[in-house]
Amino acid sequence: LAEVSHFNVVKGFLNLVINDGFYLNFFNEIMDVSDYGFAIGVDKSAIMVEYSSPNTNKPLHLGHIRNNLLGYSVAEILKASGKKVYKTQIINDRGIHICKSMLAYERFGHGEAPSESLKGDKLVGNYYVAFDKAYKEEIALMVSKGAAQKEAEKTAPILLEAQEMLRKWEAGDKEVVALWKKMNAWVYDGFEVTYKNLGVDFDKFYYESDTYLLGKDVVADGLKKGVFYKKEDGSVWIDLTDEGLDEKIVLRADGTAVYMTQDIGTAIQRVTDYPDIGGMVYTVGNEQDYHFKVLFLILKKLGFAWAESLYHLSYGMVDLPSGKMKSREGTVVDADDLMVDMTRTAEKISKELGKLEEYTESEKQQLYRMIGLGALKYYILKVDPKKRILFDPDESVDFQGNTGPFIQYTYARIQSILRKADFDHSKAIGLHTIDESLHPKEKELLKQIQLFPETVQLAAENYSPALIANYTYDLVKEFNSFYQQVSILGESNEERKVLRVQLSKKVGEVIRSAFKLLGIEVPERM
RNA sequence: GGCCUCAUAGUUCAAGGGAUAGAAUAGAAGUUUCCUAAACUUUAGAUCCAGGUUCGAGUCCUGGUGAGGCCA
Repeated sequence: LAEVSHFNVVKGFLNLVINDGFYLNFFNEIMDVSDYGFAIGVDKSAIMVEYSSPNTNKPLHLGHIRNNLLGYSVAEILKASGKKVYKTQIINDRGIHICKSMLAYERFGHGEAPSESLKGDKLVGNYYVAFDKAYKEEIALMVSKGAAQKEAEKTAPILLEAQEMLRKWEAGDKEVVALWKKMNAWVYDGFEVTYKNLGVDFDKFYYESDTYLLGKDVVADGLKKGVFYKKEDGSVWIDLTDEGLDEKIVLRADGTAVYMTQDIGTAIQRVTDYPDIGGMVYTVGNEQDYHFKVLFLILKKLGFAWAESLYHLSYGMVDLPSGKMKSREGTVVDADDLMVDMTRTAEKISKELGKLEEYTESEKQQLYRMIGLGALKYYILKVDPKKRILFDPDESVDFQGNTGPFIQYTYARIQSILRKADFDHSKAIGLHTIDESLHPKEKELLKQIQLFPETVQLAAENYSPALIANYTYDLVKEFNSFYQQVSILGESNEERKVLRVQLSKKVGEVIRSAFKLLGIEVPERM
C-alpha cells in the first residue's frame, strides 16, 4: 500500500487515494485489496513498449504522430494499471535509404547545415527527395536512349553509387561513416524537437546499426534444436504450415540477416538489457500484422517464457482523401507543420472569443499550443486504434463537441469555480445526511466518477486509449449538464454547496488524470 | 490467386451477446441581468446484402459486395 497517500471511508465506500491522483473506491464492502494487482503491485514484471521507430532519411509525419501518441498513451495507461513500463524505439539508421540522402548531400549539398529555419531532419529529408528526383531524371534519360524501363531502374548510375556507398559503410569506410554520423546526428536533433513538442519521450533507444547483426546466433541455435531447417541453397527457414501460416525465411543463403532475424535478436537483446521484462508491446502499423504473427510464433517455438506476453499494437494507417501518404510524392502531412497549424487555429478561435485579457503574451502562446495539441491528440486517440483514420487537411480538426478543447474547457471552468470558492471545502461531509435527496445529476456524476479506476484497467487490458477518451467525454458531458442545471456556489444549503464543490473538484482531478494518460495537458483558464 | 483487417445517421466516431443502437458535426428551433455560451436544451436522421447459431445479433458463424493491407 506504499503508493496510497491517504484513504477515507464514506458510507460504505473505501476510497484509496494514490499519489498522482488516481483513486479507487470499493463499493459497499471492503474488498481484499489484492484483487487489484495495480494497487499493491502483485505482478512485478515489467513491460517494454516500443513506438515511433522512424527511418533516419525523412522527417516525422502524421502517421508517426498516431504511432507516437498511441504508444506513449498505452505505456502511460499500463503504468497507471500498475505495470512497470520501459518506453523504447528502434531507429532505422542504416541501409540504402540513408545512403541515398548522403549521396545527394555530397553531390548537391555544398556543405549546407541545419539552421533556425531548417531542422536537421528536414534537411536530410530534402536530400532524400533530391536523390529521388535525380534518379528519376537518369532513368528518363536512359529510357529516351532506348533502355528498357526496368533495366534503367536497376542500373541508373546514381543508384549504383548509393549501393556502393552502402557497401563502403558496411566495410567501415572512414569517410562514409563520418558523413553518416554527421547526418544522423542532424536527424536526431530534429526528431528531438518534434518529440518534445508532441510531448512523448523514451527510456531507451535502440539503433538498427547496432542490432542488424543480432539474431544470427539464435538462428544457428534454433537450427540445432530443429526449430528451423536449412534448404539446399543454405538459406534457413521455419515451417509454420501447422499453425495455418506458411514457410518463412529467417536467414538468407549468403548468411545475411533478414528483418525477421534482426527482430528475433533485438527482442532477446532487450530482455538481456532489462531482465525484469515479462512482455513487450510493439506499436506498429497493421501492414505488418503478418510479420508480427510470425515473429511471436518463432519466439514461442524457441521457448522463451516472455514470448507468451507479446502484443502487436496494430493500428490503421492515416490516409488522406487522395489516398496513402507518400513522402516521395510530397503528399505527407508533416508532423511539425501540423502542430503549428493546430496551434494557429487555437489562437484564432481563442482571439475571437477573447477571454484572456489577464494573460501575458507568452502565457497565451503556451495556452494556444496546449489547446491545439489537445484537439489533435484527442482527435487521434478517441478512435479505436485498429481503424484507419481519414484525415482531411482542408477540413480542420474540430474544437467543438466531442473534442479535446471541449474537455479542457470544462476543466478550466471547474478551476474557475475552485478559485472562487473562498470557503473551507476540504473537510469530509457526511453524504448520509443528504444522500436521500441527491439531485439526479449529482447521482449520475458520482456513478461516472466511480467508473474511472475500472476504465483504466479496461483500457490497459485492451491497449486502448480510446476507452479513456470516451469515458472522459461521458464524464464531462455529464458535468456540463450538471453545471447548467444546478447552482454550485449559489447554493444556499451550506453542506450541499460543499458537496457540489467537492464533486466539481473530483471531476477536475479525474479529467486531469485521464488526460495525462492521453498525453494531453489541461489549462487553468481558457 | 492465398491470407488479414474494416463496413453503423449526409459526415466523423460510440456501443463488454441483452431493454427503445448512443454522441458529435452539418440542418431546424430555443437558452446569456445568474459559477467562463469552446456550454446547455429541444428536434429530424443509421447497423452493406443474403442466410445461419441464440430466448435475444451492430456484435458470433457461412457466403456475397465494397474499401484497405500482407504474401506470391
